[in-house]
Amino acid sequence: MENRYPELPKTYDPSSFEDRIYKMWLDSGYFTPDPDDRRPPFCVVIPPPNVTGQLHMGHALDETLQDILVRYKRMSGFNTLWVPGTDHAGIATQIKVEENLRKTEGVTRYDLGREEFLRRVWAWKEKYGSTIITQLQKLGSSCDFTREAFTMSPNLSRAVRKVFVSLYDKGLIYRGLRITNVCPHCKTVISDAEVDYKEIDGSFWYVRYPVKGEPGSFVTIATTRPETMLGDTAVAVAPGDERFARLVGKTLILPLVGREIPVVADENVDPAFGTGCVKITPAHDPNDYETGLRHGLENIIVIDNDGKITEEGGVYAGLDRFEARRRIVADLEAGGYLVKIEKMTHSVGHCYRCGTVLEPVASRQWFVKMKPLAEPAIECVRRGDTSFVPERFSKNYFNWMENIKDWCISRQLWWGHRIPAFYCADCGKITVSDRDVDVCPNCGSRNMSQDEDVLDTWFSSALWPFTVLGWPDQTEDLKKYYPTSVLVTGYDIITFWVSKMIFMGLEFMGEKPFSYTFIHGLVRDAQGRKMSKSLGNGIDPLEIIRNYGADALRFALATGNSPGNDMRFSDERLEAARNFANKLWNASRFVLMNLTVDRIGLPETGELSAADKWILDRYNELCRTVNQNLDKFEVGVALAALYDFVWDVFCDWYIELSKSALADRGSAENLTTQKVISYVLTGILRLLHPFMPFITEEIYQSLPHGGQPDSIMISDFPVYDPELVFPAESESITRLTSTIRAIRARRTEMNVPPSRKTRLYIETARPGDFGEQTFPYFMRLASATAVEVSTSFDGKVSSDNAAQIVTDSATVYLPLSELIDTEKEKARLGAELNKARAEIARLEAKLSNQGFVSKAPAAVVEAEREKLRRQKQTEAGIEAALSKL
RNA sequence: GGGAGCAUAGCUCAGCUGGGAGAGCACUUGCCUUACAAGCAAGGGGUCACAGGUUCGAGCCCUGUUGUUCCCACCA
Repeated sequence: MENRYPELPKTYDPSSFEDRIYKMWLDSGYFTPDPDDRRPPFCVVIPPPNVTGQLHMGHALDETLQDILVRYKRMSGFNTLWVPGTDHAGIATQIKVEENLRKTEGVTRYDLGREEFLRRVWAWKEKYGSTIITQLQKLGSSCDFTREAFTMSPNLSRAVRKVFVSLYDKGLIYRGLRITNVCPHCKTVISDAEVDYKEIDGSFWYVRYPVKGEPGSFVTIATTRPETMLGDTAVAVAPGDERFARLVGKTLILPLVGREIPVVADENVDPAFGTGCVKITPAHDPNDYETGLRHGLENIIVIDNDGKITEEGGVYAGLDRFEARRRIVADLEAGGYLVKIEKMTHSVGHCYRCGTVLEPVASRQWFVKMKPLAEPAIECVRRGDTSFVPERFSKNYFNWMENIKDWCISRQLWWGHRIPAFYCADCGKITVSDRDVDVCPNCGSRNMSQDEDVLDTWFSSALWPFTVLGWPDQTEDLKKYYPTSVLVTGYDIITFWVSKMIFMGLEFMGEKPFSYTFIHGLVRDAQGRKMSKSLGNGIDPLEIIRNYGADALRFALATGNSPGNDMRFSDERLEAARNFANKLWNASRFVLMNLTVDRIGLPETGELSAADKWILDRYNELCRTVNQNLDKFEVGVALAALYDFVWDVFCDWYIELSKSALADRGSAENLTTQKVISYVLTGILRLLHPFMPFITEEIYQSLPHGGQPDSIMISDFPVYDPELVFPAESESITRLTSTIRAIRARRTEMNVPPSRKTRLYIETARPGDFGEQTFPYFMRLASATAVEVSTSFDGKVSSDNAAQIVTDSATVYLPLSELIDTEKEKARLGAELNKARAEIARLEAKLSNQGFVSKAPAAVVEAEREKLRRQKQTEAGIEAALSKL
């Protein structure tokens, strides 16, 4: 019979089929589930990338892990939904558009005005918002794009307003005057979570403040930010500090400014730190703000949101804060106020987006009161209702949530959800409403204006798991898919996002947003550095896909990487991944070249050879391992098991063992082998499909799959089958392969080239393991011309012209008379004997240890006994071989 | 100051609930054995950071030490 299947192209070329396969999937509609489908739900919502962002390695890892889980569950019979979408990314997007406007039109957002500027941002979003989505598709992500969400879509905006109003009505959102961190570059306040503290070099300036009415008398303060002295309204000392007790209550003259400020005693001062005297700037330091409240001090704001000195700063008004610092230090020195300058390092808050040094400023902002929301969220994780994988990240979460401070949610931006608070210019009443308010409900005035600020981007993404499913409407999706199954994200985002989704989900859905949070690490460069734009060491996933294929990229990201740990990404990893894909490709080519059957299915058990049973047994074990590990989110372990099986078991052994039967066209063995090899290959493809979707689909399409789904992505994921357990044949083949290995090793040791073939004489107590059907294996894999098997070759094979190879199941004679050096042979066998005896001694010692025999599990003891039996057989074999020399 | 991770072959890292250490790359040697040289075969290379402890048995559990990375808090 002729082979009826077209050969695959000789070389694995992912670029030739990946786009075609992806289009086929999209057209099929298999990414889009039906909520009415009664099978159990499995739902994942994507951590939304920035709408105008570019796919980077972090995304690639995140999406790969999600897609592996999603494809696995889809094949395992779940009603599976993966919701994609994007985040409006307030600051990032606004800055990007502003920069573009400055470059192309030379205008600022203020020149355009709020309405026009927002029109431009929307236009920008329309233009670039789809690139990240197409990039996701290049990776093979099996998201349901018909459900694509956006944090500023009408529905999500409606949800945001509803949530804001609800929290406000419950007293969980309030407006208040607080010190918050302002980013002078982004020109907005940011939340404490967005402050990135970095150790930087700085100075301590020691400055004298003269005591009023006491010429020559002064206190010395130390400061790291001398420009803030413009806003000083007191100097504080520790309450019981005798050095300064007489000064408390006196008045100082603030240098350069001339303002009279009091000396106060405050418990917040550490008398041992600095000079023991602290300048108090309530408007620009959180501690000073508290001190100011205790002593009724005035807040004088001297630095604005641009980082410039305000009118309050007198002659310094309008200067940049750092320029003002230089001028003030110079003026202090000129005026004789500067005592000394000390170099030091201290940690300073930076903007996590742009890296600018932040400025603490007192201002009126909106906050979420966190304590009442955090408590149920902590409890939810504590009782295991939702859990982190790996578990240790819950400590991170608890640490954050238990010490949480109120969340500043207002931002001085235009791009985002505008705060639904309306101010009456006549009576001053604030009205918070999910609908626009034109008439003051308090006084009837029509003189209303909406708060200028927008909400923190994380406010809307905190609602993501239920809003993307349709909330506030009670949609079918929401009923079917909430709570979602697992959230996949990096550890760097637990505090920003995961914690917020948990308390918002509990508050508004009355239930956790997801059962598991699967945490992964960062993708670093080959030197272990973070990938960043400024370092220029970022690797572009799209370029990798072009050069190596999406499957190789996914493999490289998923393998050798354990949950929560960072990974280094390198070309070596990619090449290994690509080589594996190539191996799979060629193994599949081999199977196809030999295939005449028109459907995949196992033959009757009675027709199976020992090798068939062995591979099926091993394959069955593999199915168990892969399922178990995927269920534990051990993606890397599951993939490593697949790699080993495909390469070392299937390709290196089963394909080689099958060659003789496959060469014998028309025989019964041929047909059986075809069925088994194609069955196992198809199983491998399915098991691999979640990891490497493209290549597995492409090969699946070339294999016969009559009666099976037309796409591998909806075929059944293989599971452990209790019928496919063949321990006796497995052990038999293991003895066979180790004998073949021993023969090869011996030949290499004796420098016998593969072209030099010999007869083999196998002396064994287990002739069943070396039956006639195994002879072709030895001829093909151990350079044999012919094989004879006997329980004893006494007198027939002369030991001075044959090398003797002793294993625990056989002694093999290799007639190579001219290569035999009796002395060398004795030495080698002697060394092997010593090794065997040492092992026997070790095992006997262990087995005679009463503690071990009585306390270790029976199976472990029995395994050790079996090892001892095998070693003793080997010892006897070597002794017999030596006696013949 | 509080918390966490990591330390295993030359390099990068696996090692599941404790039962005599593995992979990829690199290295050595030999092979064009018609699926694959992006390959095949055979090898070399490790007091699993250090010191104690628990256990019949420790890379794995406990305590401490050293080095390293990160998170949080504070720093006038």
